[in-house]
Amino acid sequence: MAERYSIGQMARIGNCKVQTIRYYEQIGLLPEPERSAGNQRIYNRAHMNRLGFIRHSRELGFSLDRIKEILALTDDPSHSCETVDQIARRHLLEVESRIKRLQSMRKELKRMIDRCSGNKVADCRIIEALSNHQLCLSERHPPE
Amino acid sequence: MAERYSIGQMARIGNCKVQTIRYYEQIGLLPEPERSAGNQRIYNRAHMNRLGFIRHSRELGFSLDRIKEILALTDDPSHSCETVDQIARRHLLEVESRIKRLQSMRKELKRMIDRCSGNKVADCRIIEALSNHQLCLSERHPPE
DNA sequence: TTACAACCTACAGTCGTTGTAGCTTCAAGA
DNA sequence: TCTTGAAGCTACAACGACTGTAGGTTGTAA
Ligand SMILES: [Zn+2]
Ligand SMILES: [Zn+2]
Ligand SMILES: [Zn+2]
Ligand SMILES: [Zn+2]
Repeated sequence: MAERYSIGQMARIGNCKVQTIRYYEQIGLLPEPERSAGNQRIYNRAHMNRLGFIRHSRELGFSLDRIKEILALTDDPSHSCETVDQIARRHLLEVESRIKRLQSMRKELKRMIDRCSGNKVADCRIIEALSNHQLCLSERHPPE
Repeated sequence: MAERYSIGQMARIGNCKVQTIRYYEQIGLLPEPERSAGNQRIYNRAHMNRLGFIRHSRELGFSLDRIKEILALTDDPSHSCETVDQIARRHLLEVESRIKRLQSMRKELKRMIDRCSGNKVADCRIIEALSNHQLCLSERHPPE
């Protein structure tokens, strides 16, 4: 006898909201499950596993599109995993670039905050620093 | 004679799109400028400076709401800068927490990628790791 | 005058959810 | 069996910070 899960149980185990699961179905990331006589979704273990994969990948920062790609690639287990690995490596590079950007932001923010003496707005070093990038250490702040 | 800037010049200097400036006006972040006889926006130095402040603050990661708050506080130069400093310190904490999250993601991603031997999908360590959080080093991946 | 870049408004789309309104269905206790 | 309340259903709007598009108007320089 197959395991059956309600959408609420799926949400609890997948650590997400019920709406999120319905959204995944809507965009074709989760297949449409069977329905009860009263039109309620009934999931099985395969759905459960797929949701687990999606949620864990999201926690590691992959976009839903990338996840969709990876899931499509896993359809043929005998296929080379080269593309999957490429996606993961590209994602790692993106994560590292975001870290660099945030570290540079942190440096500037710390400097601003340290210089402020907590006096009047007119003398605030934070406001001054926000007004004028010349006062920054970094040459410029790269976009995203 | 006052300096006059077209919206295109503002965008070039502010390093953003023309639409972004119209959007800032729409949400009340930039005041409505004067218009030419043909209804085109005409900015002055004050607008220019305000846009510079906004864009630099955005580059340092502040949300538009926080920027709006800070700009409101600078209206009275004799007022204490305590609130501004608090906003900046809170923002620094957020940046640091995002860095931690990304560093943990980087660690797991590196591990996954290193373990993959580049063979078939069935044996791919990346797919395996994405399927099963048990294989992660971190106990769990905290949300945003 | 003509050509073209730059401007105008209004609105839709992005990403990944989350919230709401107004229903219906399910499960457990009385 | 009836009742209650939690959980489910659809459909749609909102979030943040833009970005893109359509279809028209204005400004400017050759
Ligand atoms: Zn200060
Ligand atoms: Zn700067
Ligand atoms: Zn692999
Ligand atoms: Zn994990």
